[in-house]
Amino acid sequence: MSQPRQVQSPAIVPPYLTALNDAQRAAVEALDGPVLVLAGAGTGKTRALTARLAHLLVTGRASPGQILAVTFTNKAAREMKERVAALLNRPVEGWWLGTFHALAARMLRTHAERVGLGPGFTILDTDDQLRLLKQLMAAEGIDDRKSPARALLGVIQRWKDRGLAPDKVSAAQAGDVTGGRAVALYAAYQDRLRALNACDFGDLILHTITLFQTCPDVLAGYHRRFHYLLVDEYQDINVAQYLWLRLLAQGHRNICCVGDDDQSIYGWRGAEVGNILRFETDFPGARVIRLERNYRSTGRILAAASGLIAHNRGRLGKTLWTDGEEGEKLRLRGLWDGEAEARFVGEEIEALQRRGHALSEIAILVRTGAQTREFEDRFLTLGLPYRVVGGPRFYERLEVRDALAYMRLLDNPGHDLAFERIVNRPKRGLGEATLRTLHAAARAGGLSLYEAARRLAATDELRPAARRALARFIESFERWRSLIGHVPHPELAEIVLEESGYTAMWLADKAPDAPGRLENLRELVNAMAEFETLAGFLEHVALVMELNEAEGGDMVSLMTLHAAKGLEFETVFLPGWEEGLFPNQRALDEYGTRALEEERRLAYVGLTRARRRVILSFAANRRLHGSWTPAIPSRFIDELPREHIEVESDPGLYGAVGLGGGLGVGAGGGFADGAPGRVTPGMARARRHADHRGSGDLELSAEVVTTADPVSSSAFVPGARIFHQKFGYGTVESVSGDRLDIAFDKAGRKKVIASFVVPADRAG
DNA sequence: ACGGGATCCCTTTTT
DNA sequence: GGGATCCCGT
Repeated sequence: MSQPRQVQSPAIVPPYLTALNDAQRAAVEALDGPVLVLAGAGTGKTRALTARLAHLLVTGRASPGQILAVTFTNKAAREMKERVAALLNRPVEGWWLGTFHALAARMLRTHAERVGLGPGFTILDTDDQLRLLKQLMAAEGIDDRKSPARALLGVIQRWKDRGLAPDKVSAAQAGDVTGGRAVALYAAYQDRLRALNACDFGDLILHTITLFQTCPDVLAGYHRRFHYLLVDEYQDINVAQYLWLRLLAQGHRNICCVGDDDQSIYGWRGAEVGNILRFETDFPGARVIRLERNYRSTGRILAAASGLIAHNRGRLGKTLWTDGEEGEKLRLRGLWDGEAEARFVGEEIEALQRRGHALSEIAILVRTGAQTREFEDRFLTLGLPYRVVGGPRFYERLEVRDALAYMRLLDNPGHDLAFERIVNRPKRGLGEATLRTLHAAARAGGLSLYEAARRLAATDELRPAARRALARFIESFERWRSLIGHVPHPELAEIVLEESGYTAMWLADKAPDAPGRLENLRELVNAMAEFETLAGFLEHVALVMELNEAEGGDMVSLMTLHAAKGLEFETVFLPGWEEGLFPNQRALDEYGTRALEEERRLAYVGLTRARRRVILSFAANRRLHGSWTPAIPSRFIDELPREHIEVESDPGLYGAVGLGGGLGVGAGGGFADGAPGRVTPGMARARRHADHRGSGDLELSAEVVTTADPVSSSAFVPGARIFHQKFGYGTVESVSGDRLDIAFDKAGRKKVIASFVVPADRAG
């Protein structure tokens, strides 16, 4: 290092550097110019990142106020804050550390009027956005069934992710959402947002970009301010965020981005892996540092994960290694259906528990949120403590949103969306008809709904009953508003919930979840106490959609693969490795090969969460949307290097599942359509593997191998009558490898693996 | 205005 | 299987 301002004498290595390996240390000390740190899973990324921040401060290279550090989640921001404070033995004040959205909102609040917003603009949540879009669509006479507002919101968000204003989008890009009217609706939506002095999350970034582009003085101010930029999870950045960053980085060009292209799993919500792949082109002279030494997992787990991810193209490439132990083989288990799978996982966990393993070191990672249910059912009957991570968040609960709407309307009478939400909740006899009148009056007079209501309550335009109810409603709000500043806002919230009848509504509700909802309302009021003002609390809620939930006890964790990123566990269960479910068919339909690679990265993320133990499983039958579907083992199973996998068959009737459906003759091996680049272990190897198994399994396995061979699959020919455990009798329509297309007498037409059916005359 | 039965559609999710 | 929404009868 050649910096004259360096404080440390070269002989004394500061403590935060001593625990680092060479690559980590390089990532910490490469302070100038653009730096890309490619940090593989479990390579000590956060450690390097926090040390880098500490280094900037300790060496005096930057004061806290000159550092801008961006994360994706509030949790990551919080952790970074805490860990740097721990390294320095003191909290750091005055730096800009937060999520993209929080930082952008902060900038936008100070310069709102420069982009045509009022300073007190509101930030809409998803509910508000949907309600707004539904209104706009209804005005256009669009049937919500055929084109749901959700779909339109998705399309609009993707446009915003790419930094596209309505005038930059062509109608063709919308596909057939809302029958080609998506662009017009996008424009109308933006107009409405402006009229409401509101922003959605995408706007926070977009408006800030506009601010930078149209007000060079503002941008120059930030350039002067920020000497060092740091970005975490760079692989998850979308185009808008990239533009935002690049504008800010133009100042000092000291930008350090940390990420892992192999863990990019948010393409479906606009993240562009391309950003990380292009880094060296975008920032000429960039230094690339690879963190490849893994401190987390056993050799076998790493080898399995590396073997799998090697099937992806378009990677920057890293070779993870460890000098830790090789560890146990990963286990693979095939089961009859989802229920059996849940039972299996439950038993395995109980066995681990008996051997003294902590439940908090065990996780079950699933592809879709709905999959957690089967495990929850099982764990409830077993009395096994579990927690679902990332379920419905606190601020997304119905009763919390209602209560927040009361607070928002109190804080801001112009918040029409909040008004609509609660005007008739609890029921006040103010239904659709009244609301229509209010809307008409508001539009005619250029008023907010609240103001229109206030005036209408004083006229004879409404039915007496509605008029009286409305007058009471307004009167209450006026009274509550007069209390602002005189009564502490948590207390005010209690008064509002009480006097509005909202609490009484849930008290009277006999539904089993009503007490829990009341509990949530109390929690909400408690949370308010931590903020100085009502407005401050509401801003926090808009940007930080979470409430620190109590950690609580020794429990198994249940979550989606997405939610698991960044976490690690001693033991990881990966159930549901079936074609259609994982890789997810809808993802493949929508995004093709790109999605397949992303699904594979998701599998990679799952595997690399484990320190010592991975147990994969798949079911032959899966209940999807209420009806049974036969399933074929995931192609990802075939892509795992078999020398690290222990294939277990399920004892009993379905013994062949693990072998026949798994390695060797799964989605890849058994089919004639082997995709290029895919590893398809040959039949001979599958048979050799089968020979190691018990005699009962051997017989079944041999039969599977036979049926999987297209040449000798004569056991089932079109027209043959067969029997299937789940679907009953049927007739074979066509045969393709070990996959049969069968018309079942009762269950309809389905594709089934040959090993799951027997000739009808052998049934029973 | 409101509640109950029928019908439709289902990823992943942070901010 | 389940939630959200719609339609219709009261």
